[in-house]
Amino acid sequence: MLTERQLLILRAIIDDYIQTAQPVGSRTLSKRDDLSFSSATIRNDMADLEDLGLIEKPHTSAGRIPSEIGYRYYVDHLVETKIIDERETYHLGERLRASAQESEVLIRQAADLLSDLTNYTTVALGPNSQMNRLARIDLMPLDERRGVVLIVTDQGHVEHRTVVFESPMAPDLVEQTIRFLNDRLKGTPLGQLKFRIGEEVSNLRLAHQEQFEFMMQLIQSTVGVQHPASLYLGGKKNIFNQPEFQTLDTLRPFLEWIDEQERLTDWLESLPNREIYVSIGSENGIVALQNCSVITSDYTLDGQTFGTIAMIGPTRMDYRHGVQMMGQIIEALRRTKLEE
Amino acid sequence: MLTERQLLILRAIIDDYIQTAQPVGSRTLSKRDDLSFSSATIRNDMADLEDLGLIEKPHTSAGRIPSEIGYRYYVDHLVETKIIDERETYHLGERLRASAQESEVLIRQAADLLSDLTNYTTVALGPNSQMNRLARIDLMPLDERRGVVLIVTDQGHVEHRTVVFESPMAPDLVEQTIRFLNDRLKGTPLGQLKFRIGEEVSNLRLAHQEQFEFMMQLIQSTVGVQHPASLYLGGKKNIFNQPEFQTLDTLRPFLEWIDEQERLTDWLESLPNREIYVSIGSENGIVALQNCSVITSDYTLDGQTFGTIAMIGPTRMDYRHGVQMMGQIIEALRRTKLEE
DNA sequence: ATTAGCACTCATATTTACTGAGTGCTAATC
DNA sequence: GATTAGCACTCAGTAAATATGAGTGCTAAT
Repeated sequence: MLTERQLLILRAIIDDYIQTAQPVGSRTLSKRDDLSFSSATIRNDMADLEDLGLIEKPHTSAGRIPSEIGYRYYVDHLVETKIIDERETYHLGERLRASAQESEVLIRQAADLLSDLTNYTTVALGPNSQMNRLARIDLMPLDERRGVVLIVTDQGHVEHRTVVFESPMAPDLVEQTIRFLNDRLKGTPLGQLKFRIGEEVSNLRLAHQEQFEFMMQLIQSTVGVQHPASLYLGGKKNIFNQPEFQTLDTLRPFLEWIDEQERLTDWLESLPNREIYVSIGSENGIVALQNCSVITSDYTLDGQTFGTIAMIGPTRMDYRHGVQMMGQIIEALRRTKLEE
Repeated sequence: MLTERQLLILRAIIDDYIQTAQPVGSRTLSKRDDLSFSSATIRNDMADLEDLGLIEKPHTSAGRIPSEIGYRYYVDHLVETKIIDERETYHLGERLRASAQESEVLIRQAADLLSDLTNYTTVALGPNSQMNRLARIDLMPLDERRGVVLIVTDQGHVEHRTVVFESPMAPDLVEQTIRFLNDRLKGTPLGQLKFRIGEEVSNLRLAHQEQFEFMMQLIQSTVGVQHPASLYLGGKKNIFNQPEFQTLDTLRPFLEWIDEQERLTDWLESLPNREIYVSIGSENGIVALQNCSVITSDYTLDGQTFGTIAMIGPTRMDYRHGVQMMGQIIEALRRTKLEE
């Protein structure tokens, strides 16, 4: 169990290190106003903290830096979560609202905003359209053999794909098909669309059966394409200002990792479903993020569950401020109404 | 005027430097099979080439490196452009065709392919939709006050935007409006759409005039949004393997520049309209590309003018190979038919 | 015109010594 | 018993001192 003073010292070391990125020595600490002990006393406590694995030294004659365990302790015990500053939240809400009623634009803005506030990199995952329900499907002919399949969901999300038919489309057949699809499939979650179309088709015989089936098959293959959820990156540049990323060895893996959209999406989707979750250094299990910490949170927009937002900084990140800003942003998003 | 031998030496220096990224000395050159002169002779010629500004030395006791003027000379006189290897082009065409009939996917693939072939970074600008002509416009209601404006062009390109009305939409008014818009505007280039709608509206009075005008205004503001042409980046990672980008000072400006989508688009659009164009170092007038050269080309797809593709490498890039691959790719694209 | 020879230059690597911020331990002090 | 002063020790980082060697330009011989 930590004594009051040890706690004070641990906190001071981490706060100091977060600011300076330099190992913190006992003499530096003893000069602080809130630590009126001699450097020797502090050294003794530091030795204890090191025995507990909370801090460590890069080499014999250096000061101490927090270990991952130390950060963990700091985050769990010394950072107060979820203090919503009403005025601030309102202010952020205003900045978001100013932008758009289009949810995708809004998410992008939120990601940018969060990275501006913290100077870390942010990643936001938009809603997974697989959960959206079909509002309408349509096939717009471009010329006699090409057309665009349009799928609009209840959330205003649009997917489209160009299709090419073997032979010229018969206008009445197209109309018939589309009406049929709309009648039967309205309200179907996009994820089930492909399956449902197959189901419906087998239930039915029509006049131009052969052409009809071909068309259905085409549409079916089209809607089956898994469109990845939209992904937004904010403040990628910020990484360049972090002292721990001033060498290629550290910078390169990070940049390569963050540019890999697909992997990034998978990662965000695999995160535990919580309000605000902090994952420190090796905890997040990604080699490229060994020296990073991540603050993630699911967010809701206009009341509905929506997606995930993550903030990525060095392990030496300002957890207090980061957690607070993340809280404000998701609160601001929750309160944002999509319609004016 | 350069002597035969000087030409040989210049070529050798550049070829060598392109490979090794190290200054080339006279002794190294004299050991080459194609240069059977003593190092002293070569030194004399090198001095002449330096007087002409074609090569330079980083410092007194180093070998020579090509100057920008040297590269320019090399590109203009020593690189044979446009040698299409039929088999190779066919092969590339196959690799592209395998991917899709969707033009946007195809362009992305072409960018990736080109960067794979050369190990440089590529940027491809898709067609500017402003030139596309309206095939159909539609408004799909989501609920009584929200709807999605859909714009489909003759090229199968789709734009959409969610709009929110002040009051519930009257179905017949919507239908009337949309029919009106389609009748009058089919075939209008997207870029002129906003203006044309305003024009049409002022020509017309309708029953529910007030609501109608409001709706039109909304649609007008929607179609007026300048959607940037689609931009694809290939092989961004490749830069990490270039020896001249192993320090943050050189790497950072490049990465920051290449991540700025909007600026990148403007730049590509501003490039001179040619088949294959090489721009060396400071020639391209962009600070972040001081140490880079760019091979650009407009490309056509399925016969139609389409967009621009660019390949970015260090000034010390393999111009011969780069130009050749660029030629192959745009040729392969030209021959690609969009429909199966 | 070409080449051998040589003095000279200068980036780079290696060695060496020095500095100073930090530690751990011990003995004195509160 | 807890705190602190004192001191020997460690070690990264810097700076100066010293090779090393790849390259040059010039001159005189071929």
